[in-house]
Amino acid sequence: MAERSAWRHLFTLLKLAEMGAHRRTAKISTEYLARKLEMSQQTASRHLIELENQGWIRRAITPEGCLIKITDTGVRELKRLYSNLRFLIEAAYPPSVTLEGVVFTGLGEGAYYITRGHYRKQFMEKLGFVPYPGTLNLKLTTDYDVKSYSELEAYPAIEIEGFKSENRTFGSVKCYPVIIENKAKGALISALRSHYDASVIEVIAPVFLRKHLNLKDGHKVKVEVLTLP
Amino acid sequence: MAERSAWRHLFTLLKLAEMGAHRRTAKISTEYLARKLEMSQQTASRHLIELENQGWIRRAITPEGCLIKITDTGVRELKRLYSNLRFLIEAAYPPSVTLEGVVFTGLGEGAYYITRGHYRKQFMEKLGFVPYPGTLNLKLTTDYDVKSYSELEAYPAIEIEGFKSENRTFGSVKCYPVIIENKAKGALISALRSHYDASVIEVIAPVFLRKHLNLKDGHKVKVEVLTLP
DNA sequence: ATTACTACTAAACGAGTAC
DNA sequence: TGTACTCGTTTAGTAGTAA
Repeated sequence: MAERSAWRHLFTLLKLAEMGAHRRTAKISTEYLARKLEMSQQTASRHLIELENQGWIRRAITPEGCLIKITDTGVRELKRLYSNLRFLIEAAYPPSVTLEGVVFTGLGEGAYYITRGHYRKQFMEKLGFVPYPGTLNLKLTTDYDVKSYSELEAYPAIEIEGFKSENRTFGSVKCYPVIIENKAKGALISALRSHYDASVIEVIAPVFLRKHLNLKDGHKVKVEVLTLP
Repeated sequence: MAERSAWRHLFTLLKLAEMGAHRRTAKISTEYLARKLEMSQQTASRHLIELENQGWIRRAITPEGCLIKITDTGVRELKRLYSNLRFLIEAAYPPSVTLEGVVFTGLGEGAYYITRGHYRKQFMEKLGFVPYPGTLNLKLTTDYDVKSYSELEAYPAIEIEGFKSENRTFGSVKCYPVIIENKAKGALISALRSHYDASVIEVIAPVFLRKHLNLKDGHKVKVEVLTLP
């Protein structure tokens, strides 16, 4: 989609396809096309010229109209639009949800939990990294973010199984892969403890995020949560 | 799709949907939208206003950006586009093929064939009408039309079964529903005899087409052949 | 009948800027 | 930071018409 007018042309292309020009050479006069697109004959003519220059159609002009065939490139454009739409309409979940929160210092409990052996092993297996021994705490700033976060609950997550030690029980944990500040990969861990505050999220990563991204308390951080296919 | 700019807005709507605004309220600033659409912040702002007036989105403006939700009407627009595209891309056959030919007077054999009882009965059952006892002969005018006609062979058709009388065998016939001159319904009958000329088609209808459409030898006639789903 | 050029009009866009 | 106004510029669209 190089030029701005490309979008307009895509619709003209769509109409041509509706006339069958994507599978066989179709005889379509500029006047006929113009009526179908509710535009003038001159504009239709110009669009065809531009579509041809763009390489989306091939054309032969006869005294009875144009013989038009959409090229493979043109068909590819239509298919791209189609798969975009299919993804949107058929998909049960959005591809990602972006949350924004403010960095704060917690009680350091997160570090204790995520360094337990059974958790660590599963992080490696299921997330592909061993987390830095500490979590980045973020306080969600707006109701919008809190609401987005709560909607995440309904989406499929990576399950980290719980286990029992001599003294106590460690519950199961839900993880979502995330991208922090468009730079670092990591994961959001949910329900580590029983939701003591629905407006707080904890993020783990293979690196020390505070240092890696130069974060200090009070900084705003964007976290893009990737939902699973 | 009332106004001309509706196409452009549909594209903007698609981008909003890609940001998840079709399933939940999404926080999207005009500046962010502008970057994604490769347009200016001002234009993005204007588009959102127009989209709202069009009833395709609902919007709440906050100091941190707009909270945008695509309305049911907006989603319907996207779905309409989607099903148009799906039909084009997934469908094995085009919805219709238009043929153009010149009226001529044949030998009157067609009338004999289509009035045979076994044929007549099946026409009624499978086409929904008893044909006027005569066929309209059309000589296809261009190579393009002949080629289009030959491609029809590959498409699914209504099969009229053959039969045997005391004297001879009547072969099976393929029919395609057609619309003649955008006015009258009928059917194209193919292979009634063994293709003595691939540039001639025969059309039947419940009415006497020559009279009904005031056709005379030499007149050009457009026939829209409907392919089956 | 066609297509498509030129000259003009209407609409969309974006810079600057107010809020 | 945000949104969105005005206004000059650019682009898309049309009428008339030649080929």
